[in-house]
Amino acid sequence: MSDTSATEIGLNAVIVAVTAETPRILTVRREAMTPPDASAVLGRWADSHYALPFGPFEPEQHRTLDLGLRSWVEEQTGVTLGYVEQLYTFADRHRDPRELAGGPRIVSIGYLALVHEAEAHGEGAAEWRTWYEFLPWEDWRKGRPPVIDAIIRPQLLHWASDAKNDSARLRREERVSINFGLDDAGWDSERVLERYELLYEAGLVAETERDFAVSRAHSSSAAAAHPISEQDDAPRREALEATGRPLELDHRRILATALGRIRGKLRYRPVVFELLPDSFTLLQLQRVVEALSGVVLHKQNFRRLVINNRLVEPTGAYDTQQRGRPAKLFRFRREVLRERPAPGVGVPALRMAG
Amino acid sequence: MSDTSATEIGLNAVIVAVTAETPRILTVRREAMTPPDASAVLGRWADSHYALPFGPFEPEQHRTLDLGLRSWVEEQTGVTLGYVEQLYTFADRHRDPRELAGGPRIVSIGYLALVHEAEAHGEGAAEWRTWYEFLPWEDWRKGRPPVIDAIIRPQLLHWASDAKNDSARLRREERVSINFGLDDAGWDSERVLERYELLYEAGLVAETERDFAVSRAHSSSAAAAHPISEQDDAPRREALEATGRPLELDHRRILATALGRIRGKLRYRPVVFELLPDSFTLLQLQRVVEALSGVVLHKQNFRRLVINNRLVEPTGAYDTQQRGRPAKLFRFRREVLRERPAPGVGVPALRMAG
DNA sequence: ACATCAATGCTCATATTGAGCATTAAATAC
DNA sequence: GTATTTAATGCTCAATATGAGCATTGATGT
Repeated sequence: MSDTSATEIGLNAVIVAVTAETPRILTVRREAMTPPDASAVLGRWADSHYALPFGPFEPEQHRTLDLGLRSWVEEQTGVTLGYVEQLYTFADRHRDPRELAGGPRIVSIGYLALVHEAEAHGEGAAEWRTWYEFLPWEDWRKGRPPVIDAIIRPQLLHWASDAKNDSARLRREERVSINFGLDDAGWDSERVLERYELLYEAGLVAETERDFAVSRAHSSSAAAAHPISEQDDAPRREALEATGRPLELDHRRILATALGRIRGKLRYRPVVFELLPDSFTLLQLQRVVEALSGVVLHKQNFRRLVINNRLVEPTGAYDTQQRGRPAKLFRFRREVLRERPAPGVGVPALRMAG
Repeated sequence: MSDTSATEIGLNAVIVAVTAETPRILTVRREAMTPPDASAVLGRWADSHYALPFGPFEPEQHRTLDLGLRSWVEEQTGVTLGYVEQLYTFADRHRDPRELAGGPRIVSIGYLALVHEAEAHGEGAAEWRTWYEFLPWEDWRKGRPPVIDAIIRPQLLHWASDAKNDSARLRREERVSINFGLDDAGWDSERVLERYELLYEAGLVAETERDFAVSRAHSSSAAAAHPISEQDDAPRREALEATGRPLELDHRRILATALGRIRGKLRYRPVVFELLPDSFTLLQLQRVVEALSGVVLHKQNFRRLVINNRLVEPTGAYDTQQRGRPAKLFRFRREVLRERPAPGVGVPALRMAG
């Protein structure tokens, strides 16, 4: 192989827990990696410097990427990871402003980790924050999020109409329609990454502004390639406030990848149970699935599904803490893994009629 | 971030085409990376030095990983990639013998690429080879592959019984049962990677022998961690001959990842069409799906599925080349992407009763 | 004309899914 | 204590989707 310039491997973890029907991720606060001249444009988010927990991969010390990740997550946040899954490797140029400033190219590998509700405690600089604070258009549990019709839809259509020619406009319109389900199409809860990337390209999330400002500060050629319309109009500024809290670097993109992945995986692998205590009621189980998938499910049908598929079995005990009739407690039946090819708690595709 | 020792990023591509109902991948021949002392134990495969096309990621020249990949694949093999998808990033210590010999740690990112049948031509050192030559137990189109009952099943059970204590034995038996469907469980066509890794751990593929021999040659501590039983018995040697052709380094693992991924994706995204010409008959379409998923499908039901889901539309023309009644030619209806959340050609879970 | 090979059309039983009604068992309000 | 509220749980019914197979059609080859 030819000699290449220095690259470093960074590991980022999306560490998820669900408490009180709210999916949360572990974040850390970082001293601004965003230069001040870039911060200025961010308005409401100017002083928001949250990031995913991250650390370098140290080849000398760790036999595998997984082990490296577990090791520094435990050191940095005090959380011991159970279920861990690799998400994606990102290496786009300019994902990190320090690279523009002459640093090495950093390749970062994103991971998803699920921890039990009980372990959901912060420590040191780590802080649990609501997942949907970063991706507000993804939570449909209370119906179609208003931000979509009030802000995202009109702004995206405006962006589409702004394309340089007809074919580009059609492509943009198709992407908007596929991902935000604006005509007869349904809402595909798994296309989280595609939606975030669309908003990024259209300049409707704070990261677009920030990265553009960074590029400009270094007067690199990337400034010329700035994809969004130049007009710094009021509606766009309003959009930046409404499309959720940004994260440093490309961490919100990694977060979107993680949400999409976990939603897809729910269907065919019993991963929810990684987030629940050993024994739980069916409603607790349902709430966790709903929290992650972002939609509400029909209670009776949900019970029928998990029981008929023999994903759970009663422990014999009852939960008497809650309001109504005491709920039977269940535990996960690990044996299903052996019995059926692809057990999962199928979240049905949400149709528009709903 | 702390200073870490040198790492290099390598990109590996599983480039797939389907011709004559056979899925094929592009391979290259490499001068032996396996030291001669390791080759000696490989019997039938001693002189087999195939590898996936691979190249370094050059941060100076390429803006993204994708672009880097496309660039050297085109240079090296003359194939221009269309659909490309990142698979997984591997960085286990000792995946590369050159590292043991004092070279840098190499992190490799696996990619899956699908190309049209028509472009399936070799060039230079590149060569198209049948996918199932490397993973023979994965092709169930002619029924349960004999190698499973003749070799894999007994050898895996023997390996399980060899565990150091009862709980380890149970865990091994469970894994065997889940992945090779030995009791009432079905065959989950997507667990390709898990099956390969099981065979690797049990010492039933040539790579286990080779990697062990390599470790031994460097008398590293890894030799002590050799997972398989020491007995170099005739049945094991026979197994090594029967469990398919090895690839250099961990490329067969990457290949297994790719097959599992493509099988999973078939269900919910219309990726098959990337492998077909613009216009095709429904039988051609079915054959490609069968070739990839490794199972045979019910013809009438398959047609009903693709037509009812409006994945295809007739071109108006007919294929008169074949034997029987001329088949209507169809094309992919790109609009489905916009209309329905997760269109795919669902391969039903194969039940054991069959 | 007839046999053969596929393509295509159609039916039927079974399973899965989406929606809702009804009943039961506890806690809380009066 | 009795009524009201909150959930859990049991069941039904219609609409689809899936798995298997029978029947017919339209070419080619003898």
